[in-house]
Amino acid sequence: MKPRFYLIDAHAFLHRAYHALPPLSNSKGEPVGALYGFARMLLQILKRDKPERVAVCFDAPGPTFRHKLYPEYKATRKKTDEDLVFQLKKAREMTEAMGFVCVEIAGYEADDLMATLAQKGADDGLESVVVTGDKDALQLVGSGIRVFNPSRNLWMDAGEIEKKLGVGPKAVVDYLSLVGDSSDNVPGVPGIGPAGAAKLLNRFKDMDGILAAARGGDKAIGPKAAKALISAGTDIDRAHELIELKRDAPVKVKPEDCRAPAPDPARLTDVFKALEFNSLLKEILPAAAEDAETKDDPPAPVLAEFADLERVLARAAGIAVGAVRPEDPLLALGAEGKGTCLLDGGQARAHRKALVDLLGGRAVKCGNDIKETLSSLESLDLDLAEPWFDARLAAYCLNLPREKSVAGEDAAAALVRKTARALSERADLESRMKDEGVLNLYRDMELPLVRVLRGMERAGVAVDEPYLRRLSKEFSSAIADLQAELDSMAGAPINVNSPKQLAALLFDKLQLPEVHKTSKGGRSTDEETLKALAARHPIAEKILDYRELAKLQSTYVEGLLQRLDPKTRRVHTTFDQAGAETGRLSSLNPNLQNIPIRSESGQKIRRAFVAPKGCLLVSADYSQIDLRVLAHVSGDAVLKDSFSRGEDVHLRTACEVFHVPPEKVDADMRRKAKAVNFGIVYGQTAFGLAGQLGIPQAEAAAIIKRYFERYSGVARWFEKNQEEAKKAGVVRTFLGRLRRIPELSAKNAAVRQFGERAARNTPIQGGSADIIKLAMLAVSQELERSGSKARMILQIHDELLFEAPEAGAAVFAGKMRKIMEGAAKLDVPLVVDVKAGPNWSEMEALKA
DNA sequence: GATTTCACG
DNA sequence: ACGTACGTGAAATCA
Repeated sequence: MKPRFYLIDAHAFLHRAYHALPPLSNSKGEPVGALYGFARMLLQILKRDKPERVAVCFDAPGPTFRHKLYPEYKATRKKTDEDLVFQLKKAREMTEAMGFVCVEIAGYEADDLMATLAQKGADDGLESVVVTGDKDALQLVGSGIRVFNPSRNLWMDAGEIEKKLGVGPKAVVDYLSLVGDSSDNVPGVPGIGPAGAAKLLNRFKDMDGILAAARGGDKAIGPKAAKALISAGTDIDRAHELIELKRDAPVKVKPEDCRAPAPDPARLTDVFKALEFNSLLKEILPAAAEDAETKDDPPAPVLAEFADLERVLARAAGIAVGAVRPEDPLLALGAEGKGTCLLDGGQARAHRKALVDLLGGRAVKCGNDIKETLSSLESLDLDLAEPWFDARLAAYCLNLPREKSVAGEDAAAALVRKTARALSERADLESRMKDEGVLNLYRDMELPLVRVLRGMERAGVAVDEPYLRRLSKEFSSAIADLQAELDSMAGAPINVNSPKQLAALLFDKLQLPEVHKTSKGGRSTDEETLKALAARHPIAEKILDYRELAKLQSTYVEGLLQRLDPKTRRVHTTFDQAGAETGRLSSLNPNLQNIPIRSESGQKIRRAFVAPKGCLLVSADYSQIDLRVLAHVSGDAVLKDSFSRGEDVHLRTACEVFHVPPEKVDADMRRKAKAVNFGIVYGQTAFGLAGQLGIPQAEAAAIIKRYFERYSGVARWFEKNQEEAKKAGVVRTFLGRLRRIPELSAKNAAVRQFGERAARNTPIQGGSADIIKLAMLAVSQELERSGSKARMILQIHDELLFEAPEAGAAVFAGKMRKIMEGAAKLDVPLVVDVKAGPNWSEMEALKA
């Protein structure tokens, strides 16, 4: 194997890190997030790929030969943020301190330096690897030079380039010259896009061939394109020169000098300590970081004996408390500066009296996941009295990324570390919440909800076990029958659960057409594909039948039986209150927020969720909550009018977009209008709506256009929201919940557009999540106040499920409806529908 | 551990 | 020209 020579574009990655990460700063207030991300990326490449040689290339400040050639070069770039400029200036010093060979030459861009070194490396018999996400670099791919795109984890070989651009590496410069590069402000030939450029290059090989053909009036080039090509003349030459990377920059460094980095310990320590990258320093130089201390990186927790800590804890205003593993509990207790002690179940029982006092006392109990702590303490028959501070929940309200668990760390060590940290982080997190305006959200909504959610988890849901076991047999035998039919249709045993085997069967053996690719480029066999193939081969339908039952059987029937609590004979989910980006809850182990409902077999699963003897299940769900939130935040007159009149919103939308009176709206029009109403909330495009409805894109575009004409308040809100979101990098719900969307300033258009859709959707989805959380708090208070025997047992985003004594169920449902409808004051009414029944499938509506 | 598929709002 | 509807969690397969 040839030694590998990695070439890294420093500024490109600093830019990427800057936009991808939240704006981290150290205790001096200096922005350091991009430097941190870049340093991490360098270390990751070293660790994962272990290249034999590495050079890091920098853009020199000031104009390059490209600016001389074309004064408009990169003229459309926005001015770089001050915070990033600060970090770009420090990057070289940091990179050198890490021991990397750095290259920078006035008048040249890093791209040219990489091209030059890559060529030299290849000439010297090395395998050059250009690490970049830039399209320009693809021109370098050839013998001895490869391009690796780390953000997509993709090796850009000739095949990948062909797939992406439609031409091979040799034609990349010509291709880009034709298409242009809007980010560098290099114009292409007007009227020629990616597809056109690829077609021309494949037909005529290179630019000379294309131009000759254009001048010669070749029939393969349309008259318009020919004219554009001829009149572009010198512009094409200039674009070519701008795009072609120099392989002869005056680089003095030789590839053989670029040994893999060897940091100078003293220098690295100085630089990293100044930046306050203590955890990184520790990774590179474990010895050097010994005495380093920062707020983000506290020293390893000190373990103490409970007996030695007891008196300190009893007097402290704030103590650290954490507990995990309810089935075999571990408890951590700590005080600021005095260390943390760890007790197992036996020790906790031995100190029970002291613990009851401590945990029931007035000190602020600081932890990292109070709900989990409550759950584990319950198994010791202990409670944790308010007031609390929950660092995980605080970070969630601030929408800060939290570190993932440390690999290889055991449960006790993790518990001690996280619990101790929660206490030390409290002041900082509280002051940040105040600064960011989310303290009320945290204190008045999320924190009180912790106990409510824990109550629901503990209550669980009753499941009809004998029924589920019968269902399991029924599904098993149906699946076996389907498997036999599939084997015979396929002519050989086939594992339908294997997408690989299935693709081989459908597309190779049966020669059916591929419908679309999977996200990673494979041949998809998903439901959409199979539905499309159903017209051509009967096996597609059978596979769909098999898939439906197999999914229900493995995920639900078997999944639920497996998680039935042997003591309570109920299933107890765990709600994740600090996971979903929009402010929703999620449900896990098992997930009870995705129990089937849509298909007939799905209803059979739902039927297994039952009310215990003497009770009924009561379900209360918000009607059209997302669209009501949209009406509220946008202030759109038509949408508000529609809800105020209590209309059928999909029908109203059909009237508006198809411009007909209600009596003329047929089922198909309403179906389309309904899809539009859903799509609007998600930022759907004409392409997406067309795909959803199976109509031409032009028709979808016309419908969307009409929608925004009729609901002009919605259109205006989308625009205003988007503009403000871009400026701030953040969106909020009307109750102040915050989501950072760094993608909004991404350079990559696809990433940026994803950010734009998230920015549109989050205030709506998150606003609905806020409303139902308020409702849950109000409901819980009312249940306590009235001493009701009913219990709230599940939340499914817009629905609350209760278990209520059969006798008063209808009255109870009416009360819940009222509380939920009054949970928030919107500019439109909130409407709640209630139902009741013996199980979650057979529910009957209760009238108001 | 990543990928694919599919259940829900 | 980008790529093309938001937000979740779980199971099976395969590397």
